[in-house]
Amino acid sequence: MAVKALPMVRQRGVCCGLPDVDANWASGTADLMKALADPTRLTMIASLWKAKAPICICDFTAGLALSQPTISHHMAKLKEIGLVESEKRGIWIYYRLRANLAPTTRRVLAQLIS
Amino acid sequence: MAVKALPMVRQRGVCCGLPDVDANWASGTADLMKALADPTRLTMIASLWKAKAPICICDFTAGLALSQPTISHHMAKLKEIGLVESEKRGIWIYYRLRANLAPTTRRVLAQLIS
DNA sequence: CATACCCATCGACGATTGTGGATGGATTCG
DNA sequence: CGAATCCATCCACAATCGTCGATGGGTATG
Repeated sequence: MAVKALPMVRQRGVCCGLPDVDANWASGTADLMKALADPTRLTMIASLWKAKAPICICDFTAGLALSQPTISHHMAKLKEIGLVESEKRGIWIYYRLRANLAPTTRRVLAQLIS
Repeated sequence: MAVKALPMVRQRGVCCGLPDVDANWASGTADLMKALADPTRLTMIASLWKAKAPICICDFTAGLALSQPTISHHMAKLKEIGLVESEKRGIWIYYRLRANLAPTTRRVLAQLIS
């Protein structure tokens, strides 16, 4: 992790180039970060990760101090991004982490949660 | 990664408990995710990561299609979270990834960027 | 059928965010 | 000193976000 030295001399008004960073990567990764940029959604993801079992909305509504529409709204966002998937079972709708998450996404979650 | 089965029977009006998720962890991690939840800031972080060298604001202003106040504003946010640090060198202010990032943060960035 | 429960959606509200113009301090060059 | 460059800060504005009450569809129970 050696860091290069600062340039010794530099001309005013002349700027250097930046390393290539793919715009699509930035956009897509930002979308993933946005999905995780909320304590409630992070708690949901961590719960699903740790439980290793599907959890229904009513359990989140009971466990988190938020209204049912808010819980539903957050979960919809996680589903829209593709982090979770749902299965209806009678009256209840169970959510779980998506089975085939992108490997990068899975590793990021592993780093964040454990 | 075996997933537990769904509960066979379930009483209406009775909800189950959730795995323990630390509220401080959720809050802090959400702050980190918020800092990364923007394509411009992600591009900055990736540039600093790949360059392995300090980069000054003027280079970002020249490379990214945004105004100088906006660039400065994004960088201030990254600095406030503790992802980057700065060093003044004459007229220029160089930014680099913070030397002692939290190991978890460093691993998350490694997963995201490479 | 009537009731109770689970859940998604809609509409509205205040709060936060991304963006850029204007300004001013700091520093260097001529 | 005067001009030019680099940068942070302030202010304003549109857009997005988190939250909740109200509503309605779907499903099981009595």
